[in-house]
Amino acid sequence: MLELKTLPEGCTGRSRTNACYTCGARAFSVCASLDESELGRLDAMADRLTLSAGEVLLREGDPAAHVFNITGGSVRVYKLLPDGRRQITGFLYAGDFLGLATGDRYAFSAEAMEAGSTCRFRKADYRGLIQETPALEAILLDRANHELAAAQTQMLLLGRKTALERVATFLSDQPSADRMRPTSAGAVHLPMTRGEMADYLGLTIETVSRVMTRLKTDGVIRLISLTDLTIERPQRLRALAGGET
Amino acid sequence: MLELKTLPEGCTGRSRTNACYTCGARAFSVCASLDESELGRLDAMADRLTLSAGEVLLREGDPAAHVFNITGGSVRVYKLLPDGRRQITGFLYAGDFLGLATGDRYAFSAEAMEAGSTCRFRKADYRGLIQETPALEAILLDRANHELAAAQTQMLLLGRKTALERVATFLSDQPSADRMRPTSAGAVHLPMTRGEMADYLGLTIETVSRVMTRLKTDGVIRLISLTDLTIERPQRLRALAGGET
DNA sequence: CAGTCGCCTTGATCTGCATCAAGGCCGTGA
DNA sequence: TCACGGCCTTGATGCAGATCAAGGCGACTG
Repeated sequence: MLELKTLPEGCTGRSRTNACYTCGARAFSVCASLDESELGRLDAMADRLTLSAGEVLLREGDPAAHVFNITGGSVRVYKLLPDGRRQITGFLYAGDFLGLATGDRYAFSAEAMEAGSTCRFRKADYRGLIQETPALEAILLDRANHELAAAQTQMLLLGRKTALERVATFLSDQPSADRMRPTSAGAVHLPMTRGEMADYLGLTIETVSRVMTRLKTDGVIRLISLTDLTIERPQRLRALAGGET
Repeated sequence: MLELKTLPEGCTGRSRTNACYTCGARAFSVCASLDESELGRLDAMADRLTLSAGEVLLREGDPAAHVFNITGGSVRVYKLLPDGRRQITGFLYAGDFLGLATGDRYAFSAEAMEAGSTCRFRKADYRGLIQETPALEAILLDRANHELAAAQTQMLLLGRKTALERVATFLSDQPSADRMRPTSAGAVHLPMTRGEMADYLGLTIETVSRVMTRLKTDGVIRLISLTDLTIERPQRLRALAGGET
């Protein structure tokens, strides 16, 4: 049954590669909760897109026709004011889900920050799958609730924290790259620019830069490059972040 | 079949009044999506609590044992920093649902702002009902997604709007009391104090007060009392709110 | 009905961060 | 290799909103 090589090539209709089965993001994504047949159905309705840096996935105000599963790279989600002020509401990575939190029209925009990939689904198709797949619905509810908790934490940051606390919180929250790598303890990668950090933290580029410099001067972090650093004093950083009660 | 008065009184076990059927909040709440038997089951597992002003429903960090349906009055939901800084993440009213957005422990606190009432459910019971009631799960997912969209809008406000824009946005977003009441056009009721407005908008009491005064001076609003006002120039207020793109 | 308390308003001053401005670093392409 | 452009850092200055301070206004209470 593994003689896939012998399957007829060039069949008519949409060519499908069962990409879900080899998808690197599957384990972290909502797809992990699907059984064989559900995954097959999902596979059949997915449009696999590659993303280049800066590419738009969806724009606030557009008809909400699709939902997305990020399978690679990173994505910024944001809202704009008419004069151009921008609030980034989140950064998404492989495994993250995007687009269901809306009515007829998207309530936010989303763009790739770097080269990556995504699975796109027609919203109607996806809704159909959800309705017939309680496991999927349950996991989406769970994710939505987690996102909600994260949003509340971010509101606390935006409404009540100082610039230093905001940046320290942000750095503390970054997933450290030191998974089973004692040699690179505290290593953190920042795929976003200072401007994106600023728009996520409700600050300006200059303030973010100044705070980073201060953290560096104080020996709390060490900058390897603009996008990579190590956290030298994690406990001090946590303290500066002004944890919650 | 309407001879309810003849049913035997004083039956043993937990006395149930089928309160769900007469619940004023039912139409606006998740309960509206339940059929007869599901509603009966919900009714059987509800603890009906009355709330006095300031009473605590749940506290951040406590084991997340219950979920709540607000059936009357109003509730503030907030997070605290160790030094007492407070960010109110939302105000809840009759029909609103509370408590599922958490893991083992509540990620926020909730207190009644005025006298009211709530239906409390053991979380385990509620999860059971959800699992067997796709319609309930669907509506909870829908609500979570709407809350998420609202949270993103609030992040934009907290991260990027000026004090004037914040207050104008807040006033514009209040449900006006003028439902089919041409005489009271633009009437708005604010059940919260200035301090609660401030903690919701990421400002201080003084700034909220000054902005309100300015809006009054400019003829945009008219203050009836501390808790009631009319919006004299709704369009101007919307403009000051700095709508989204 | 005087006293007190909680909440709100208003004024004066302060300050954290934004804004304005200048220059450095680095990758890209001619 | 040099010029350009994007991004970042650093310094000088300005200002929106916080903080500090002083009453005012109702709503309870004795």
